[in-house]
Amino acid sequence: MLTGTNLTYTKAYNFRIVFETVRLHGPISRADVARRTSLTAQTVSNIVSRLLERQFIQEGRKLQKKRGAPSTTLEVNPNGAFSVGLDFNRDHLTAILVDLAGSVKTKIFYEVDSPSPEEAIKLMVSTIHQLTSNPEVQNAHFCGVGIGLPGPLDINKNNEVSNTINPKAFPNWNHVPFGKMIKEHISAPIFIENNASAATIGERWYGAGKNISNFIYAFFGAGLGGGLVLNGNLYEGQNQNAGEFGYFPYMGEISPLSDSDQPHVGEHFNLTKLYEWLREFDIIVNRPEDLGNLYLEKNTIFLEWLESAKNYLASIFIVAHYMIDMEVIILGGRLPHIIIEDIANSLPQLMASLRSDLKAPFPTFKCGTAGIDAAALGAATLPIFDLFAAQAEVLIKNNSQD
Amino acid sequence: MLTGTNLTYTKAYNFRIVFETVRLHGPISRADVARRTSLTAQTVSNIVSRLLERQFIQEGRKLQKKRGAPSTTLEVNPNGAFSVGLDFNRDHLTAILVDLAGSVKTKIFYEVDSPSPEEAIKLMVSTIHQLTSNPEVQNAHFCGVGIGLPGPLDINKNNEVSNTINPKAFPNWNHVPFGKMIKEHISAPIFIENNASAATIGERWYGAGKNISNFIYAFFGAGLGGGLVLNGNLYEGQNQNAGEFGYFPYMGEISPLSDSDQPHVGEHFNLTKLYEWLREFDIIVNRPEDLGNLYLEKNTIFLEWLESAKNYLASIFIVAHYMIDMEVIILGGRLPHIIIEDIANSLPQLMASLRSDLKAPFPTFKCGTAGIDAAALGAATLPIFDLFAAQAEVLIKNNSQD
DNA sequence: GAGATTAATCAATTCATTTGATTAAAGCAA
DNA sequence: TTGCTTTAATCAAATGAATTGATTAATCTC
Repeated sequence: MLTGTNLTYTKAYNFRIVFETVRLHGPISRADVARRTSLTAQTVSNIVSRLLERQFIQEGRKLQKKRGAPSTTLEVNPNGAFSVGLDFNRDHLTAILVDLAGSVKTKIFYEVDSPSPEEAIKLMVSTIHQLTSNPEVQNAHFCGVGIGLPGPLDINKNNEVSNTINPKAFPNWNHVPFGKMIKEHISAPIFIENNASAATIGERWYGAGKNISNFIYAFFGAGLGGGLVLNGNLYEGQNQNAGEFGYFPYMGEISPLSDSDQPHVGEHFNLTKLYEWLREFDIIVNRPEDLGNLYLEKNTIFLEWLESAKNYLASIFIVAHYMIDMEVIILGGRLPHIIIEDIANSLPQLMASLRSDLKAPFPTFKCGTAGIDAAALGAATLPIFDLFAAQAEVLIKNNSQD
Repeated sequence: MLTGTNLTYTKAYNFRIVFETVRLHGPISRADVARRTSLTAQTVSNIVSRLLERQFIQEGRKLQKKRGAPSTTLEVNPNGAFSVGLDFNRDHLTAILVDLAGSVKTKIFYEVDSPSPEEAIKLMVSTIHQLTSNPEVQNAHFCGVGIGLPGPLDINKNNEVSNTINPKAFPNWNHVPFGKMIKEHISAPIFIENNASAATIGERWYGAGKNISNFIYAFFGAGLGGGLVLNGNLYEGQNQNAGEFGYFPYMGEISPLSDSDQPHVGEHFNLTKLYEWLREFDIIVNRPEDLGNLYLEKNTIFLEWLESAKNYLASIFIVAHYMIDMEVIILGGRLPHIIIEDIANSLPQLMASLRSDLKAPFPTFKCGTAGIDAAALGAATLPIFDLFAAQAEVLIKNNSQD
């Protein structure tokens, strides 16, 4: 824990700082990078040549300001590195290949039905090979594979996966050495995360949270999950349980969708339960897209659900505000964009009506940019984040390895 | 924000790491410090001589292990540095002098009655001079003065203080350039903080949170405040509003003490309101100590309040658990120790009864070690923390100054 | 066209940590 | 008692990152 640092760590950190400055502010000149980072021009020049050599960045056209020599601009080289992200759930596997700029190059979608760990891994491995067989990928740096798993599956520090909540949806998922099983087939680095946490990192790195160091992300997946970014880093808590808004108790009326002994707001956002509830009113829906149609048709039953959902979210975010005091709330996940947009637009007023005598201004709302593939894109970001993010930990010696 | 680092920062950071290792694990030998920090023996040796020279640590007696040369132990030199902490409120000013080991050397207590900023500053300045006139202090390093202010007063980034909540208790406290006014009289570094945040840092550095990197601190002051320690550092949020559990809405019945338009749980912990409420039952109390007596007498009215208080806290901490997933909850502040102890003992069961199907284990409870002077001791810790804490920020260039 | 301004790199210096060697103190074993 | 081993701590030199200072080049201004 209390470990020192040295020159080598300094070098690694500055390398990341320069890359991230180019990424966020490019096209940008070496001189401007130096000004932004408070590093000297010489240091930046050296790091930039290393970045160019490894093809993570590239030179753009010359740029002229007012006087003096024109500067050569620098920008991320999208083809300099690639990464694969998998979003796995009981009903689907989404797999994508992204480049260093965060663009989705290839996407593969499979419908599945509560597969066993062995079946899931078989499908994942073949999909990964399929995505990376491209010669363009073979010639560039491959960062690794990120895998996002749904909330009911719990991931421990050894990448063992257990089914803690929903035995019906995930039979035979108990104490599965998932990380080890994948690594037997894939040599690249593997990162396994809760899908909400993965999506959070995705938004932090490529999405709506690109420039924001304190935000919370609400993820509409199978239920309601979330993630916290504090001081620029994902904060997962002692047991990877931070940001699990779905387990909050009701702060008002209990949802008609609730059926558990210990009611919690996440139930209201459980898509399976929502489909069942709508069926009671003879509304047949099976996919998130269908909800978008109900919304456009102004279906009163669905709008009733939406209204309650907003109220629950307002309570959650008021509590989160007094707990975390974040700058921004980002909404994303598998709900159709129009619905997320409606929620984002309605919540500021709703929250203000509940709390007007504020000590501090409420956070602003943003919609996630990754859309329905937020989890897959987030998963793909995990290896990239590990390699390039300028986290303070990079600066500090790692006791466990030394 | 995105700034680089260099050798100088490395040096400063390792200096702090070595000091903190000695502080937390002393008496400890140079060789053990080297092992713990993953620094080389030579580096530790150099830093230790600098620490000895500045008298922040001292050598203890020789210690022999199994074989080899005996090692000289190192420990913090309590008289190596001093700090002053002030806990100011509408009804009192507590001022203490602490040494580098966190021991209270002198304590001064004044009763006051909603003083104006000018009156408050006059009293503070004379008290600071009184505490530091000691020759022992004059010859040692003086870290500075920390000032803890109560929740209703808001402190902005320029150390300007405003009364945002309670105009009756703090008349004329609006847009007061408090930091500037103090600095006109005191040349040492001044740190101004919310009293709950100050107490949190105190527990983190000297108290129950000494070895804990993720905890929340609930502070029973005039109302209910709190602070978050995440990854070893105080997390204050975008507008210094993080950890304000008192503003949470009720997650159940509203407190009989509530009288505001927008009910929030903090009302139940407002001591002034509690005294008034007890008066309705012909129970006359004026000071926190009196509540301790009611508790010992098993006064049913008071116990009723306490029972509700525990229920509110249970809800708050369940939410906090799913939000932050902290290791420990520390309880402290102006309530008598027996009452805080009772709360700490009751809450685990109470929380378990509300939520049994957990994804992750609930945090454990600890009582703060600072007792009734938690805020003052915490305030005194602020200058010490600034000088010695091994925060990652030390490693990174400060754009604003360069 | 001379001077000013800015970008970028080359060359040499700085400085905190590391590596390697040395000294000293104590226990262990014969 | 003596020599060997282990450990602590420091001295001396090397390493390697950023920094400082000098140089070259490109463009604008007047």
